[in-house]
Amino acid sequence: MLRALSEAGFSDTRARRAVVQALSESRTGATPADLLTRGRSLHAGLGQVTVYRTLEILEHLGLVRKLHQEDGCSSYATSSAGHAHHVICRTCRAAVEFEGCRIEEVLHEASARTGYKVESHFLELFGVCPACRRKK
Amino acid sequence: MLRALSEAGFSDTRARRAVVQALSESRTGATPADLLTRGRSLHAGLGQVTVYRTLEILEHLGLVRKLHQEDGCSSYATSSAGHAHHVICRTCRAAVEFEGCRIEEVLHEASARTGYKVESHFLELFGVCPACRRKK
DNA sequence: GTGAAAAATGAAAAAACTTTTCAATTTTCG
DNA sequence: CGAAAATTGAAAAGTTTTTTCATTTTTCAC
Ligand SMILES: [Mn+2]
Ligand SMILES: [Mn+2]
Ligand SMILES: [Zn+2]
Ligand SMILES: [Zn+2]
Repeated sequence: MLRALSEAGFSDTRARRAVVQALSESRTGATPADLLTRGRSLHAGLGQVTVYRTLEILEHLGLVRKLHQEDGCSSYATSSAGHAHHVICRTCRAAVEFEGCRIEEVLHEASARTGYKVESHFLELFGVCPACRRKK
Repeated sequence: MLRALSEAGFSDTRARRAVVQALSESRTGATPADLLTRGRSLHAGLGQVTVYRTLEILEHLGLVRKLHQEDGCSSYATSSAGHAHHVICRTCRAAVEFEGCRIEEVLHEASARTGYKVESHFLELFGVCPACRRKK
């Protein structure tokens, strides 16, 4: 993630490293407020604004994706792959990516039914992760 | 929508009728602020709080669904069907519902790849609506 | 390495959005 | 028609995000 940032021409700064690392360590996705807290343990002077700015950059680079959950749409999870989606555990919130989305038929059907030319989609799955299932 | 509201035991009030009608008239989904403006043309005294409260009720009843778009997650569109998703035009923002989502294979594959037990999903498609395509 | 230019930072203020409170009004129903 | 219950909306409070701008940090050419 740091590498991609500098390859995209952004400076390598302490603040950004803190945000990036805080993000990487989160299994569940993290809000800007979460990232400020976690990030400050790595760089005490970190400011909330920089968290927002770093997220914006990472999102544009496709390194991070916003999660849209029942209780809010302000958390972000890392996104290594190109086209992929997240599956989110309803119990522990663990968010993992999965690739290989074979959703073409659904898109075609939607297109046929509505007349829209479908160009992109947003898909998020919710369920229970393996660890949480074991605990039951 | 009004019928469903009263069947669910809610009073039939001028404020709610204004919000409901404003919502029904919106092709693109509407934010609470939009609904206040539009709603006030039907009931001048309408308050913003009532818009929020009405949306909350309608959402719980499944009559309205939140849209999650690039520029924000605060607009709502009516939702007649049970399980359905919206397709949103990137040009004019028209949001239409489509039913008949055959997405089971994708869910199974995601489940196999991640080990999650998938219980629900959120899907939104983006593209160009028929009217906008004609204009090109 | 040095130093100037460019980029980035963060505190504070402003803006935007949402929720809570509560007295007053409206609706329901016997 | 009342009385009780539900609803309303202004205002205040709370929350989140964006803007500003003086200062600091990073980069890069020498
Ligand atoms: Mn959202
Ligand atoms: Mn579906
Ligand atoms: Zn879990
Ligand atoms: Zn359109």
